Amino acid sequence: MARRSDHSRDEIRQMALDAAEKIIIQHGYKGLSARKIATDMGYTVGTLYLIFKNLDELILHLNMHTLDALYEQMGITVERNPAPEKCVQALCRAYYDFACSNTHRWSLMFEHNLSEDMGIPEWFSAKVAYGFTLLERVLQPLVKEKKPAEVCIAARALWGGVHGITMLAVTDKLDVSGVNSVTEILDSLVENYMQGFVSGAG
Amino acid sequence: MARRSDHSRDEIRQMALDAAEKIIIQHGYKGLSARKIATDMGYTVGTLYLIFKNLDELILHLNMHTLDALYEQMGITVERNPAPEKCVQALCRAYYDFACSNTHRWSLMFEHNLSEDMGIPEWFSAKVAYGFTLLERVLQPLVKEKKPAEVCIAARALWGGVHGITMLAVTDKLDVSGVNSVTEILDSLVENYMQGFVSGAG
DNA sequence: ACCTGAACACCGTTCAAGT
DNA sequence: ACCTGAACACCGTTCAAGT
Repeated sequence: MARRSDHSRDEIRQMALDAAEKIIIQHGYKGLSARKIATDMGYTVGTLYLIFKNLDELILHLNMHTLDALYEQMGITVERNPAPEKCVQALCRAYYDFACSNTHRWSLMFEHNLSEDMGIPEWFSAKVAYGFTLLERVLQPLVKEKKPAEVCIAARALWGGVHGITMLAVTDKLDVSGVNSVTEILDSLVENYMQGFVSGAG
Repeated sequence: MARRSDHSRDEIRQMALDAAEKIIIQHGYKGLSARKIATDMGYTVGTLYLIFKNLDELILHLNMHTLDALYEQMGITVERNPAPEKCVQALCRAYYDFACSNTHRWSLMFEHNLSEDMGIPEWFSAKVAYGFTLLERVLQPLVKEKKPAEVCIAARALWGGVHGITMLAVTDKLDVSGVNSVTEILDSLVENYMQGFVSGAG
């Protein structure tokens, strides 16, 4: 049993996040509980509430960490694909791949609908917005004549689309009973959208 | 307090589903519990487990009812839009509108990730598949030269896309901080995808 | 000051016991 | 046969009390 002053506040905080992440990866959202996190850390439940306002706040931080991991993958994908046309498709596939390889962590970002009273904090929204920015930077060179506002819409349309297909695929609701693989569907969305977008009237 | 034989098994079943739906509409997934459903019906918790295997099964039936309501709206949309081009867009908007007007019921279909041991039952998958069929029937006349397999992929790409944008919008993760309305983003997806799809090589 | 552990108000699910 | 209600094993969250 951990004694007082064994760990600093920051250490406890990190231990909690690490324990929670471990549980999520292994057992998913439903397997997570404050008591399990505490046990895993070697502390009591009460201690968690000295560090975090509630479980929602802890999960929010977990999700931010997941977003960082996702963005890192996306960053690598951008570097590896200097040609913008290929890069858009690669980014979309990277998103799907990330969701498949990190299902529980990725799912947590969407399963966790924070309680109505506590809206999404600004710093989290900012992190989400950064993802769109990443895509916008790849899209803009492809349609130099278009205004940033149009690219902004395109990034959201495309990203939302990829997200939806990924979500349905991961939760087994895409009805891919035939020969179609999810990748085929993803590529169809990206290719056809991009064709329409690039050739479309400004 | 309800006494034995006051209601038939089917009546109790319907009372449970009605009570649950009422709670969901008012308070969402987090506000739902077996005890609340039972209280609302005027029965004891135990009674619920004479009718349903568990809460997951009850929710599955609720979701089927929601799907029916959604398909009814989609059916009306198809009837009102005989021109296929317009119809695709109208259907996608109808999906978004349904999600906005029935947020809690619609959310339940995706918040509720049934426990791993109990996979999605066949009769539910069949209902989901029907939604894709509806869209396929509208898409096919637009690309008469294309094979059904391609239309099948297109339906999933488009529908998944619309679903993703809707989901992100409803849960406030689309970052529509600028002037862009969600409808603009939806239309961008549909228009550009369809342009690419219709003009694309078979 | 730091942490505990018991308490409160909830859960889903089961099942012996009542009518 | 139908339904109850108490029990079991869990929750998130709080806070007086200990060291």
